[in-house]
Amino acid sequence: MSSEIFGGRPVRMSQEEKDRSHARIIASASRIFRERGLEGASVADVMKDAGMTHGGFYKHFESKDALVGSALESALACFAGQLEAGDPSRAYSAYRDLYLSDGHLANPGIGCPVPALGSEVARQTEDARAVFGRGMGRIVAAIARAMRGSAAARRAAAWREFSMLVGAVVIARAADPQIASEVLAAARGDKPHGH
Amino acid sequence: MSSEIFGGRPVRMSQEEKDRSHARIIASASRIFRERGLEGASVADVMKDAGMTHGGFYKHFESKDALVGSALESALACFAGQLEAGDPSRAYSAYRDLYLSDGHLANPGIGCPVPALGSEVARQTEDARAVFGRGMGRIVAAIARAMRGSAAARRAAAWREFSMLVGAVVIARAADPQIASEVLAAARGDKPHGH
DNA sequence: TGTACATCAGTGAACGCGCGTTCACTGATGTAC
DNA sequence: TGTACATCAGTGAACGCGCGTTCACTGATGTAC
Repeated sequence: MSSEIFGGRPVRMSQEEKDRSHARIIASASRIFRERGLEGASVADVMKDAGMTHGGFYKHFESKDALVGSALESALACFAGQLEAGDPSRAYSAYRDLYLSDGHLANPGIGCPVPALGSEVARQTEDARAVFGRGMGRIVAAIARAMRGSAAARRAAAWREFSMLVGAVVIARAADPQIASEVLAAARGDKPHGH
Repeated sequence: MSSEIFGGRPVRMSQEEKDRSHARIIASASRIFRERGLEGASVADVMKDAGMTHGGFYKHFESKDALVGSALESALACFAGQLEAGDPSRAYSAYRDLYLSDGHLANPGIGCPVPALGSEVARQTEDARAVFGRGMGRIVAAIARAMRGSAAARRAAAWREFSMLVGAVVIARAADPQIASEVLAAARGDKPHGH
């Protein structure tokens, strides 16, 4: 990376470059945590993916826990953003199709962090759960715009929809391929034995 | 434990006692894995909980992975068993009420292994996922008995129901208490602002 | 604009720690006669 | 039924390894004058 310009020697980077490094660390963490789990991905793994060595990590974050918080926030914000743009009904329909697709199943690193990390976040600090809760709240608020009825009824329906999406992907990923395709088809509402 | 009878010295146990030890190890693992996660609970933690030291573990299991498989199978079988007994409709109704209760939320160690460990099982071996898939298949078959329509429609409806239950608990546990109670109430179908 | 110097982003070696796993050992169990 | 002995369940110390974190160091950046 940039240090190679100086022959691999340690060198002070500009503030602008530090900001880019910071963003790269979060982007790498966000993906790698979703792929390998919060405990399955080490600080060194993340830093290597971001093109650096692990030693510099603590110039950017106080601890691994702090990185987890930032990575969760970033991943959830990205997912909520997709839903908030454009026509509510269309946005939710597209979101749902993508959510229940084979592609989402096979690529947790760029998928929704809730099925990928939910079980582990339950055991994280209160701070991490608050961040996760806020992110899920944004997603549900966006889904609610596509539901019908009173504000409260729309929100409740959105929680039920989102719960089903999350559960279906958790189940599909934790099972063999046959069950995976069965639960996704059921969640999609495909006609049984479609022919 | 039993070794204290002999002053804490290592001693050969009878076959019957070994079988009891084996069952105790699985029972401890089944609970502790659900509480702390598959990576968050060590072999030593499990053996200590079962009243032994970690060294004897490999007389019972080939590896930690093998223990994970047995513990997942045991926990799922216990949950499926509850659903298979008695009147299908009544059994599912009771299961659902318990599943979406505050008690289930607060006690993952004796709760359903799918929300507790689903995200992590997705990253386990194919064998572990096959075991998990079979267990979930049993649960869904039992739920399907309480649904209406053709066999295929009942099974699809059961997958959707189970997905919503799993997702609601994953979301509730990974968030702050306020969102937790909101998603559980929505999944239960409580009337909004009930008064 | 030019100079002198404090700052600090990133490197790479090192730290203590807990992990999964192995092993020599103990002595009651279970078996062969 | 009694005796001699191989088996093996469980102990506790030890193994190599990867983890999160710390630290001395480097030299361009950014600032004070």
